[in-house]
Amino acid sequence: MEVRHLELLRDLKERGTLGAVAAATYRTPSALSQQLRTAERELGVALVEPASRGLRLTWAGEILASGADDVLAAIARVQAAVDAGRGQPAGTVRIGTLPSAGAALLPAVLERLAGGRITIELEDFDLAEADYAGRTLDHDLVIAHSLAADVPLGAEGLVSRVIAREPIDVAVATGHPLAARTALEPADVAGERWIAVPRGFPFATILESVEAATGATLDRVIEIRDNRLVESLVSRGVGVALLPRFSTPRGDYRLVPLRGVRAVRSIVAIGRADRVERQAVRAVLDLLADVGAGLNAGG
Amino acid sequence: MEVRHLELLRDLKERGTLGAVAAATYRTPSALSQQLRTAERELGVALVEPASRGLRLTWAGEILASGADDVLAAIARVQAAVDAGRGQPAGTVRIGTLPSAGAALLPAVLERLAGGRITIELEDFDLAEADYAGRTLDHDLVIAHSLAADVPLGAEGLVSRVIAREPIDVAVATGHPLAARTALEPADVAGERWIAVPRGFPFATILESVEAATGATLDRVIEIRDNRLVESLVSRGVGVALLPRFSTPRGDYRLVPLRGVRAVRSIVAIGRADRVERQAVRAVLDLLADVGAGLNAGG
DNA sequence: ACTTCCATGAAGGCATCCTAAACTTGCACT
DNA sequence: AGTGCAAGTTTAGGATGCCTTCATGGAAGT
Repeated sequence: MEVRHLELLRDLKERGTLGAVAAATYRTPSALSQQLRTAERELGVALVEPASRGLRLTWAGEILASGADDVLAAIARVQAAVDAGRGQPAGTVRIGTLPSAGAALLPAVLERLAGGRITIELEDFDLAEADYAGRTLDHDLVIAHSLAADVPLGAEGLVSRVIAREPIDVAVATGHPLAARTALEPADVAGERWIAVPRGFPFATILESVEAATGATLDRVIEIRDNRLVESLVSRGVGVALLPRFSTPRGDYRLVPLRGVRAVRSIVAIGRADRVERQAVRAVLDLLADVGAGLNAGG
Repeated sequence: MEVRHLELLRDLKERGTLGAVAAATYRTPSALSQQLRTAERELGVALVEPASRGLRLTWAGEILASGADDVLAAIARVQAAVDAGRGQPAGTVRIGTLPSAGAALLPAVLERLAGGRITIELEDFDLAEADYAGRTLDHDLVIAHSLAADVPLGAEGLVSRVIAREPIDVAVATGHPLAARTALEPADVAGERWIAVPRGFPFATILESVEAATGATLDRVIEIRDNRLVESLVSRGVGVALLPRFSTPRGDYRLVPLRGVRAVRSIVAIGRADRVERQAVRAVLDLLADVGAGLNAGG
């Protein structure tokens, strides 16, 4: 029963194919195939079985895969204890983030990290809510968001921490009649022309709530994802749109709070238990939470 | 941070010297010395330091040593889950036991194990109470006893389970005036000639309790350890002695209960957490507890 | 039928873990 | 002080085992 094998099974379960695991761990599929054989020989049980083009875990494989988390977390705790005894946390923390939240949070984080021995490796990606969880395989921390709850879809088994709750406002061009309002109800905006996001993407559920609350079908003049593009279209008066309050820069538009429907997203940092045990990762997570609390308090 | 290194540090802490660990794991001290270096290089911390003739763990070494238990237990749980999924527990269970309790318990255990796929490897040793804990390094289960409590001295960090509580009776030769009594008080036996055990060995504390209760100093005509020898001396009328009720065979003497002082020992099975996770070990432990309960109930 | 994707198998390179033997250090005993 | 012993370390060399390369065989999709 070797940790290497537990890790392999876990990765295989998560990534699906030997090739994917091989790429992620900088080895060849052949190596992993041989490791699987070795593990099966040592345990005397089949761990995988062929399934269509790839592999499927057997019941024993599932047991190892799920047990791996406990074992790796225990090892990580020991490592963390050693790091703690040695003084300041150090090392590289790999962060993956959705762009808008990253823009709002990371400058302050990097600033406060300056001078320390922690370095940050950053990647950003714009995904559907449920896809952020998978990125924790490649990053120590992933800054995701959740529209309906405080844990993003698919992140149930992971460590998660709410960094901030960010209101989603209605962006209207400066000259627009609604721009002077201090708050809007669904009925106020049901007749507007909307710059929307595709179904399944962030904020789409809020638009659907507006439709549910008013009974109307919104006039979606265009569906795009990139917030920068949305901002410029709103500025030109093409329509109104939903934009997150903290991570939208000033421009020729105003952000007006939307009341009467749940119009808020949770910015959540998620990560694998074993990764989060690392002192450096934990320190960054604490910092994120602190900066996030500042957003909620200060605006 | 490799499990092999954690295990090495744990063993080193327990056994004290590299040589002892090497002997126990069928390797040479040289191999272990090299492993220690490798671990120190990988962690960037000193794990051991020379101390008089041997080694002492540094703070970092202590952290690894104590963290090892968690990690190994987590691994053992995974193994146990696989075993459980595979059906009947199997394998070899190594038991160490104090002779008297072994004689009382193990025949029934072996009988009920017959036909199964568990084999027992048995060793017996007669030790002071505090020395049994150390034997869990070499055996999966150790049957020890505790005179004052339900956990033997030194077994605090181990898994322990009380198998039986065995009264310690006064053995008197058949023709002796006290042989007809159904119970004895300290005052009844304070004036007898005693076949005693050396100080620090089993039952010595009971004799001291008798002295404390009566104020007398017992007449210790001889001090020996082996119960078989004690039995034969009692039979010849050399004196009276303390003997455990369940594990003393019939002979030319009677066992008379002693009242007024705590005259009972707990038969306790102890073992390391990671070892006890094994299905087969757990099965044997359950069996021991069951047989032990039968002793207490039936006599 | 062809291509693509995925897993597997054999052969060989290379790291690493271990043993053996000689050396060093510290303690105890005379 | 000298000897002996116990424990750890060092070096060299051998065996094991992990991984890569290259080649093979199925299973889907086009």
